[in-house]
Order: sequence, then C-alpha cells, then structure tokens
Amino acid sequence: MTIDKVDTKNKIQDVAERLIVQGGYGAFSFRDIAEEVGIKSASVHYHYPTKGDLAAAVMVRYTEVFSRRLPDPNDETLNPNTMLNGFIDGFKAKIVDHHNMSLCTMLTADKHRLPEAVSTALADFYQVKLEWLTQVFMRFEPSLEDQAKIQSIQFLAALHGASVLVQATDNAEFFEKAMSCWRKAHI
Amino acid sequence: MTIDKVDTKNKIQDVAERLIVQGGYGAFSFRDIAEEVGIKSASVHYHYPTKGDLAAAVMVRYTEVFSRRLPDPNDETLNPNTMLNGFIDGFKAKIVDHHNMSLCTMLTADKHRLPEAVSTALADFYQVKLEWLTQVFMRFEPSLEDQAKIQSIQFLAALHGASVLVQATDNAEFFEKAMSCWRKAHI
DNA sequence: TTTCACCTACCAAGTGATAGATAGATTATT
DNA sequence: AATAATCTATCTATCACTTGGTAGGTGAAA
Repeated sequence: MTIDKVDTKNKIQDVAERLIVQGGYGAFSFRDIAEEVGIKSASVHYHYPTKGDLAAAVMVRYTEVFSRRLPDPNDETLNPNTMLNGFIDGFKAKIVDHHNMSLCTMLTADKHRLPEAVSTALADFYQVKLEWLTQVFMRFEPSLEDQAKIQSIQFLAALHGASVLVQATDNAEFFEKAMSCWRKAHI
Repeated sequence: MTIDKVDTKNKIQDVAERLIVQGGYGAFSFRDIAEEVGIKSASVHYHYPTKGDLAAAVMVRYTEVFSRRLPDPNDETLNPNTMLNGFIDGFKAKIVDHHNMSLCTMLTADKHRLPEAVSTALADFYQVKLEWLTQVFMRFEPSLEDQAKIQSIQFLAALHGASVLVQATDNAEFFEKAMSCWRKAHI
C-alpha cells in the first residue's frame, strides 16, 4: 500500500468521523466526503465499498487511537484519581467544549440502522473503556472487582449523560456539576 | 377543529414520535408517516407544513404528557424516594425495555440540524425534568436548593447515560448497575 | 359559497452504488 | 533492456430511489 493510498484513506476517515460526530450515521454522504477530500464519490467507494465499511473503519480507528492514549491503569507511579480526572478532562476537551457529542454516542443513537460491523465496533469501544475504568477503580480496592465494575459503569454513564444534558440545553455548567461527585482530590 | 382532524393530527404525531425514537430526526419522512396513517404525504404537510413544525409539535406534546404524569413533588403523602424510584422505573419501562433511547436523547444527538423550534422545545423538556427533580431532592433537605439542583443534574445524567450504555452494548444489566446508587429504600 | 381535509401529480435535490474508461506505475516475460 | 501484462487510483456518467415541499384540484360539510 502506497503512502498516497494511506493518506487518502486517512483523509476520508477524518472527514467521515467529523461528519458523523456532527450529524450521526445519516449525515455523512460519499459526495460530501469526496468533495472535502478532493476526489470523486466513486473514488471513495473504491477505498470503502459501502457506507458500513467506512463507518466501521472509522469506529475501529477511533478505538485504537483512544486505547493508545490511555495510561497503564496499573502504573504505580500514577495516582488513580489523577487518571480518572484525566479521563474526564479528555472527554470534556474533545467533545463537550466543541459543542458536540461523542462519536460513540452519535452512533449509539443510530443503532437501529447500523450495519452489524459498525455496531460490533461500537460495543467493542465501550468494552475497552469499561475494562480500563475497572482496572483503575480496582486500584482503590484491589479485592473488590465487582464493585469496581459497577463504579466504572456509573462513571461512564455519568460522563455520557452529562454530555447529553449539555448538548440538549446548551448549558456547559451542567458538565462539571454532573461529574462533581467523581472528581476527587489528587496529587 | 373537528374530531377527525384532531384524530389525524394525533395519529401523525404518534407515528412521527415512534420513527424519531427509532432513528432520530433524519429517520422520519412524510411518506412513511402518510403510509402508516393511511393518507398521502401532501396531506401530512397540510397538518404540519414543514418537518420542523411536526417535530416541534411532537416534542411539545411529549413534554405535556410527561409533565401531567409526574406526581406533585411536594405532596406530603408521597415518599420522595418512592418518586425517584418511580421516575427511574418509568424511564426503564418506556425506553430501555424497548431497546430504544428516549425521544429527547435522539433529538439531542441531531441537535446540529434541528430547526430552532425543535431545539427550544427540547431544552424546555430537560428544564421541566430538572425542576421536578430539584423539588423532590429538596424534600430531603429543604434548605439546600443548590445541592438539590446538583443532585437532579447527576440523577438525570446517570439515567440518560445508562440508556446510552445499554443501547450501545445490548447489555440491559448496565441499567440497574448504573442507577443502583440512586435506588434507596422506600416505604 | 366558502372552508376543510384530503387528493393527484409533480419538482429539484440528494442518496448509495455501479459500470466502464483511463493514465500512470509496477511487475513479468521475452 | 524492451516489451507486454497487470494493477492502482482515479475519473465520467449514470442508475433507481428517497427526500421535503408545492401547485392545483375535488367532494363533502358548514
């Protein structure tokens, strides 16, 4: 695979990701993407035969990039509270501050009309997040895995719910208020 | 306004509401609605000139019906914990158990392409919920309105976030786990 | 006779997807 | 080294279909 091809594929995914974030699965079209990338829509089909292929690729890449950025939850030099705060801050900076909802929330809303490859990639992404959070919460009570799992669910629900509230009401203050119970003193 | 007209308008709203819940703002078309109601798409336009008019009407009706069903938060014969549990149960029965997300979450995801009337109606709906919840939380500590407001935000975020998690992963257990910290003993 | 609630018949724009052509690069064969 | 075959990434052109919306007609009710 040539550099050019990788480049074009990445550009296509970049635009697709942005359009999905802005309007969901229904709001990105091969023509819109083609125009922004500077090719024709048939060429987008060359790289990603169907809409589902492209959306699934975007979701998979998103998960990979996301995973790579997460610190090792068992790194003893890192305070678990610092990691949780970082997780919240990252979400806020990337999503809430841009007056958007996350790629995964957008695709979740479109679940009913998602090709299977996309909803599988979507479920995988949530699994990655929950597993990481569980590891972090276990740092507080290493013996209580079940409790850590429940905490990770509550934490993630709060985060996503907070972004819904902010987006629906245009009131950014709701974010910190919703997350305040999870923000604890750290180093 | 004749009974017939009211009837048709209601039927149109019923179908529109269901289609929005299933696929968001982009997933309901005048033709689909017309077919289910048993009229032609031009006739749907007769009742609701534009798509935005119809969606706004659906959102307003939804808020009205919802408000009417809420018990008086200051009714001394009702335990506030019972009311909170009822709120959670109602959400679960209407939305989560049907493998759907709520009308408001779906429209929130489409916020960027919503006509203004719709997003106004949407924000109003969240306001209604937050105000009711605040009243209920104040029953515990009548003097701490600010704390009650924050609790209502956290509660609502948890509820909406929980439904996102369930929908994305197809794992219904996440709902009760996410809400467990809000379910308290009552009568 | 006017209003109501519906109709038929459109329109322009946009959708995902396909067929087939082409210029240039790569690879295989002589 | 020269030629032939193949592959790559793009193009043009088009298909069948859906979308929100409109113009103008029709029969029944007020």
